[in-house]
Amino acid sequence: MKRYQPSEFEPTLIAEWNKDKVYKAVLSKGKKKMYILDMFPYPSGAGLHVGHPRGYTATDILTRYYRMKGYSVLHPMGWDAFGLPAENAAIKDKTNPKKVVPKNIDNFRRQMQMLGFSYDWDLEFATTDPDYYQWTQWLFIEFFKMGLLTKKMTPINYCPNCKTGLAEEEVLADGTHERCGTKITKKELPQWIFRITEYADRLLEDLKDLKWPTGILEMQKNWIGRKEGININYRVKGTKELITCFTTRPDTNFGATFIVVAPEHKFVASLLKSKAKSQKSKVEDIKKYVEKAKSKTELERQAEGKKKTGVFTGFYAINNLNDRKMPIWISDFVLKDFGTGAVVGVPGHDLRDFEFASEFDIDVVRVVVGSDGDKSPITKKKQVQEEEGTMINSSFLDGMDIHKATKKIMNYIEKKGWGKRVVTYHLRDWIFSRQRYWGEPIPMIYCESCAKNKVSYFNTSKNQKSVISNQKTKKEVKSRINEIKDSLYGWFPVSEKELPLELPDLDKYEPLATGESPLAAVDTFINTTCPNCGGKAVRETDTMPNWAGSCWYFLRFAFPRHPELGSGSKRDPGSGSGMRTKSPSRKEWDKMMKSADKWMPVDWYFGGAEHAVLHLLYARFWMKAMYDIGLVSQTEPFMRLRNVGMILAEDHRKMSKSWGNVINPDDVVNEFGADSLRLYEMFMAPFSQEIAWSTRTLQGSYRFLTRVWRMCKQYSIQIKSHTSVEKDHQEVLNELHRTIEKVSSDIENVKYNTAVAAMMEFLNFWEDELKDQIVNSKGKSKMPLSSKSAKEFLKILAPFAPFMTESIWYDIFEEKESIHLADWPIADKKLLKMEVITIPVQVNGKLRATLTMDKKQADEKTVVKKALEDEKVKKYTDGKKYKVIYVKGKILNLVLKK
RNA sequence: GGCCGAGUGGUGAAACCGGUAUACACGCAAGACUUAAAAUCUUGUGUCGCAAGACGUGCGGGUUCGAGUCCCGCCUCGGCCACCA
Repeated sequence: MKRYQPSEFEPTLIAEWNKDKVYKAVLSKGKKKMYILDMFPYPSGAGLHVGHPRGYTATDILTRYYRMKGYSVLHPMGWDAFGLPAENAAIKDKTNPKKVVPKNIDNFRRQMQMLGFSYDWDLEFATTDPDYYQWTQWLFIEFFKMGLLTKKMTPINYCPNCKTGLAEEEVLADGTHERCGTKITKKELPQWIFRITEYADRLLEDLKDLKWPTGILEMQKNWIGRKEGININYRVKGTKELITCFTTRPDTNFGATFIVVAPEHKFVASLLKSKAKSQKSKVEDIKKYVEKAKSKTELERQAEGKKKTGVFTGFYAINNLNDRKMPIWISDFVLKDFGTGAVVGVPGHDLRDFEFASEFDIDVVRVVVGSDGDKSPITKKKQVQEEEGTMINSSFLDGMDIHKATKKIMNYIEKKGWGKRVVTYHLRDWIFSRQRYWGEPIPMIYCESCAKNKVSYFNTSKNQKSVISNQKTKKEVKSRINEIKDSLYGWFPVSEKELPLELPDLDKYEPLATGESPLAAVDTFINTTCPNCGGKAVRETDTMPNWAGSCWYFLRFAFPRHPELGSGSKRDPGSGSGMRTKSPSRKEWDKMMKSADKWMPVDWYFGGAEHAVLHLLYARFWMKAMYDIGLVSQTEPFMRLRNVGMILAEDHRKMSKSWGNVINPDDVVNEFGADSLRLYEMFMAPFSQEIAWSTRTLQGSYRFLTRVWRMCKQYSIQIKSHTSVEKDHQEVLNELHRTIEKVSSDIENVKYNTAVAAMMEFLNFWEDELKDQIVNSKGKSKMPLSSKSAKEFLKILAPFAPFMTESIWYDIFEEKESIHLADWPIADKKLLKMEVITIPVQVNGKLRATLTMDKKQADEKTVVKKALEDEKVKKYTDGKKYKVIYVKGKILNLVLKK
C-alpha cells in the first residue's frame, strides 16, 4: 500500500460488496424507511455515458448517508428496455431486440458496479421481462374495467416513406421523420385511448403536496392547462344549426364580429352534405380549402407563419346580445381539439382575431378602454387592447372593469340559456397504441360476432361485480362506462390465467405498409377464441407505448422477495434472484402490495428534467387510477424530485457520437478510478445545472483523494506501534466537527458541490496543522488528529468516495466491518461554537478593519472601544460625531454625522 | 406571443434571514525538487495604482447605517409551451 492506485483495490471491493450483500435492502422494525430512486435508464448499446453517473452518484450518496444514519433504505435499479431505440437498433443490425437488450443490460450493470453504486442488485428487473409485463398487462385490464380505456379512430403521425406510424419523439420540430427526412402526414387509425383527462383536476390539485422543483411543477400545471370560460351557442341564420364557441373573455362579446370554425368542424361537414342550402360556387371553394388544410403538414403550417387563410361559408350567426349578424368563416388557425373547435372573433381585443379581420375586411368594434385612455376606433394592430380596462359600447356592462363584466355577462348568458360555464384543459387524452413490435402486447380480444350482437365486456352479466368501495369513484366509473360502452362492442380483456400475453419471437418485425403493427401479420398470435361466446376471435395487435413500463415500476421494486420461485429465467434477462412473482390476480396483488406499501411513497426521485410532463405525469396518473381501484393506498408516487443537470462535452456541445466528443466512463475509471469520477461530478457545479465536462478539473478531485490517502497512510505507524497516546488538537477537532455538520446538511439538501468544498477546506486545514507540528517538533510527525477522529472524517467522505475510504478503513485502520455500515458521525454541538470571532468594522458602510476577539467579550461597548483603537478606523472617525450600528457578533458600522 | 430560470474573477463557482463579495477548485505566474520532463510541494493571483487609495456581482434608478441578495424600469442568455380562443 504505497501510492493511491485505485485499480489495485476497486475491483476487489466490488466483488466483496456483492458477495457479502452489503447493500441489501431490508425493512427493519423500529427503523425509519427511505426509498431513493433513479429514473431507470433505457439500456442503449452505447453503454453509460458520463452524464448518467451524475444522477446515480447523487442518489448513491443520499442512500449511503441514510444507510449510515440507520434508516432502512430501498435503492434499486432496473431497465426501461421496451421502446423504439432498441427496436430501431435491432432492425438496423438485422437481429431481434430480445437478443440485443440483455447484452446491453449486462454492460450497463457492469458499468454501474464499476462506479460503486450501492444498489440492491437482487431487486433488478427489466420492463421487458414477461414476469414484469404480465402485471403491466393486468393493470391495463383493470383500467379497462373502470372505463379508462376506449378504442377509436384517431389521426396519428405517419411516414409515407417508411410506411409506418411514428411516435411523437420521432417527428422533428420541422415536421419531418428523424431517420429519413420525409414529411410526416396524418393517418387515421383505430387507437386505444387512455382517458387521462378524467384525472386532470386531481393531477393539478395534488401538485401542491409535492416537494418538487418549482419549474417542473409549473410545467405540469401549464401542460394540464386548466382554463375557465363559457361555451356560447350562436344560432346560424336560416338554419336550425347552432355553433358553440368557447371563450375565456365573454366580457368582450358585444365586440364580436365574426365566427370561425375549424376545417374539421361538424358544421363544415353538414354544409358540404346539404349543397342546396348554400351557393354552389361557395361549396367548391369550401371543399378546396378544407381539403388543402387537412393535408397540410406541420412544415407547411410553420412556413406560412401567422398569415391567416380562410374561406367564407356564406352563412351568418346571430349574437343574441345585440342581434348582430356575424359572418361564419372556416380557417385552419382554429384547432379542432381545443375548446369546441369554433371561435367567436373579437378583433378589437385579440391580436390573432385582428389579424384575421384585417385579412378579410371584417368589422372591428372597441368594447374596452385600457389604461392609455384611447377610445378611438381600432384600426391598427398596435391599438388592439388585450389588457385590463373598462367596458364601453357594451350596453349594461358599460363602465365596469373587465373582471366584473366577465362575471356579470356569464351569469346573464347562463340565465338566458344561451350558454354554459365550462372548464377546458390543454391536457389531451393519451394515445396508448403503438403499431410497433417492441412493446407490451395490449391484452385485448375482439370478437366480430359479439360485436354484431352488440355485446361487450360491459354488458355481460358476470362482469358487473365492482371491487371499488368508494361511492364517489363508483359513480364516476359507472358514468364513464356508460359513455364508452357502445364503442367497445366485441372487446374483451384476456383472462388473467393467460397472462403474460407474450410477445412472439419473430424474424421479421418491421412495421407493415398498412400502418398496422407487425403482430397483425402473425397468424399464430392473432387467432384466438372469444372469452365470451367461445367463437373465433382475434387479438389486438397494437403494443403499449414505452411509457407504460415506467408507470408503476417503483411499486414493483418494493414487492416482497419470493426466493421459493427462484431467480430470473433466461427469458427474463434482468430479473434478479428472488424477484419472480406468481401469476397476476387481485389476490396476489394485494398480498404483494401489503408489504410494498411499507416502502411507499418514493422519498427521493432523481432524473432528467426532460421527463417533466411525460413520464412524471403518466406515473402520477396511474397511481391515482390504482388508488381508485384500491390497488395502492397513496395517490402520489414521488414525494421529492430533483433534476440532474446535463453534462455537455468539453467543447460545450451535446455529447454525441457524430461529434466524436463523447466521454466514456470506462476510460475515466481506468485512468483516475471511480472515486475521482464520482467526486468530480458532484463538485463540478450545483447538481441541477447544465455543465461542460473538464478532465482538468477532474484531476483536481483526483489530487484531493491522493492527499487524503497520503494523510491517512501516516496513521499506519502510529496504529501498528500502539505506543503513542493519541490526542486531538482542539482547533482541528473543532474544524472537523464543523465539517461534519456542513457535509451532513449539504447532503440532505443535495448541495454536494459545497459539501465537497467543505471537505477540501478541512483537508487544507488538517495538512497545515500537521506541517506546523513537524516544524515545532523538529521533524517528528505527530498527527494533529487522533485516529478515532481521522476515521470520522473518512466516514463523511465515504458516500462520495466509497472505494478509497473502504480500502483505508480496512488496511490502515484495521477495521473488520464495512465503513458503509458504520454509524454516521454526529457533530458535537459544543465543538461547533466559535470561541474566537472576527468582527468587520465599517465606517459609512465601507470596511476599514476587522477585529478578532473572544465571543464572550463581543458586547457593543468593548467592540466600539476596540474599533476606535484601530489606526485606520481612527483616521476616519477622529474628531467626528458618529452613530453606532452594531449587530451582535456580526458587524460594526460607524456612521459619521455631517 | 405566454410561462419559468439565470447573468458574480481568465474558467467552474461560493456567499445561511440584507451584514468582511469572490470560499473551494481549475488555469496562470514565480520558486523548490530533478541531468531533464512529468508528478509533487511552496508562494502569488478581481481591476486600476509605486503607494495611500479608488472602483468592482449584466445596465439604469430606488429603499437602507449597509444591497450579489429587497423594489421599479431595461438588456442579454437558457428552458418549456405555443395560431390555446
